[in-house]
Amino acid sequence: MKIKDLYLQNSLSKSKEKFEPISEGYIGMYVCGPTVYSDVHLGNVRTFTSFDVIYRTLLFLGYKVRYVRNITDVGHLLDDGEDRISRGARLDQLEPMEVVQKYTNSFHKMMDIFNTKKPSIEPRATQHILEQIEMVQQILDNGYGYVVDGSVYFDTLKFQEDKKIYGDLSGRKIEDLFSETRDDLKKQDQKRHPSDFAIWMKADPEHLMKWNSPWSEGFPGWHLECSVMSTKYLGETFDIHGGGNDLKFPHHENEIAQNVGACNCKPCNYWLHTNMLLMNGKKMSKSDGNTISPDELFTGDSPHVSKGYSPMAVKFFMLQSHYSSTLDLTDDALAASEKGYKRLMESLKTLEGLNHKSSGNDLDNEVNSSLDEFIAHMCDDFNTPRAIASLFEVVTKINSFKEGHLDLSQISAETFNRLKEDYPKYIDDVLGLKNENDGGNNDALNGIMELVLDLRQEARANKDWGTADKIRDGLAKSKIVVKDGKDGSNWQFS
RNA sequence: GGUCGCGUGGCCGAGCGGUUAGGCAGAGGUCUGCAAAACCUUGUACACCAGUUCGAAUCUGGUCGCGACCUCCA
Repeated sequence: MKIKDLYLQNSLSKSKEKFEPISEGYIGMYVCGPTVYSDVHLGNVRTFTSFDVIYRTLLFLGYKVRYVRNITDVGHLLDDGEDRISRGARLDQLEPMEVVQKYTNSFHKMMDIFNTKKPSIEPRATQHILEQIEMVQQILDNGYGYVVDGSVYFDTLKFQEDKKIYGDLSGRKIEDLFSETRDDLKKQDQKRHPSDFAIWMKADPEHLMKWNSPWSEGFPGWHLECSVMSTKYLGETFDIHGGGNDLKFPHHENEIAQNVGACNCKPCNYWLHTNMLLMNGKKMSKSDGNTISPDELFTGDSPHVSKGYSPMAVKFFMLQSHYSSTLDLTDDALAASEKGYKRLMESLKTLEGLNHKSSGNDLDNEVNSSLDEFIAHMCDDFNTPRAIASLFEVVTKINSFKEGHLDLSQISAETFNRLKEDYPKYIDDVLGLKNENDGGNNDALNGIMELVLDLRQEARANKDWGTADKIRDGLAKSKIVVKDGKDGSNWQFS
């Protein structure tokens, strides 16, 4: 299809801009992935789900997209200076790489559960140590780094003096960045300025993960991997860089400094930041315990929810807010979204059963404009809540056709075919929502249900209400809801 | 403390200068053996106070409240 105009809210310029790819028809997108030292939590899921919908939208629009999302498996330090992965390894008595593998696997599994597409490339920091060493050298060669006792620091003052861009993304002024914390374990005292940051760190003897470098046996700074891997796989300047907005500072700010410091060019044209998932009005965060794991949410095994919510219901809940807004997770909101999600999915099944009759076109405009608006809203900075609102206009139409409140002869064959073809695509391909309440893939169950509903229909025809209700109530106990319509009955899981 | 953002009807959540967001819940109705589902109708909403404007939830200033970042976090 023809690529439509796309507008993005660029965090760097803080304004909505028309998207212009570097190469016509192609997009390079880099998203900061997880640090795999424990199970993913819902906040991660929201971010990666948001970027999944962005990725899907770009693909739908016809772009060839190279989507790179890294796995951070080294260099991400805790307050006390211990590497997150090493800490995980020590606690679980595993090799660091076992920790990495274990949580990478569970991360992938969760991403599958949320029906997200896999990135084109998923590079790991430890697989790019050589490239990181090279970039440290480039930064040194360009005069933006200095070595202290085997560690290499980025010289933010010098960088700012030359380039005058440090702080542009995060809105920070370098002179305000005086860190009052002691932080001696992070070797603050070696820095010339508090805003300087390590790009290579000399490892303590007991450190588990370390590599040889021209400066010391050590490991790369956390921010470096993204600069290096985005450059390697997408080029020195690519189209879109994304991540959670808690990464804006210092991570993304430093990434920009490193890229510019190394190659004198900006890493990307558009920065996209997703907002935080809240619970009880506070940021959901692993480190302060205000959190619910995806599994707890699915099973309902948490004081924060009254019952379990399915992955797709949770995903739908997330998509009902804009990626750049905070989203407050509450039991009531989840319950409301769950119903809306089911109604949307049911419309898909209903549409399948619809057959076009003779042609009129009274309703063509309404149907087509709802479908058009879906895409228009997605192209307006991926406005999923508005796009979904357009979808619900279509839901009402579909249900009305089925119930006979509207007549299918009021739309042309052309519009009807578009509806049949595009509407499911918008839900499946673009939003990545799948129907998990559908017994449709289970032939045996479908056969049984057909028989059961048939028997009930006979009972009803004989006005044998006792039998009819017995069947209905019995099925209800198995979480199957029977719905009587004009043209017979159908069913769905409750 | 510094920087940024937010405050929308019962709940969630879009919109951001004039026109119905949407979902859920509630009320009334249609349909139905009953129920459910579905459809139709239905909501004094935009923290507060000033100001700009023919017109403000939407712009400006102030007040109050909340949150995020500044330190590991998507």
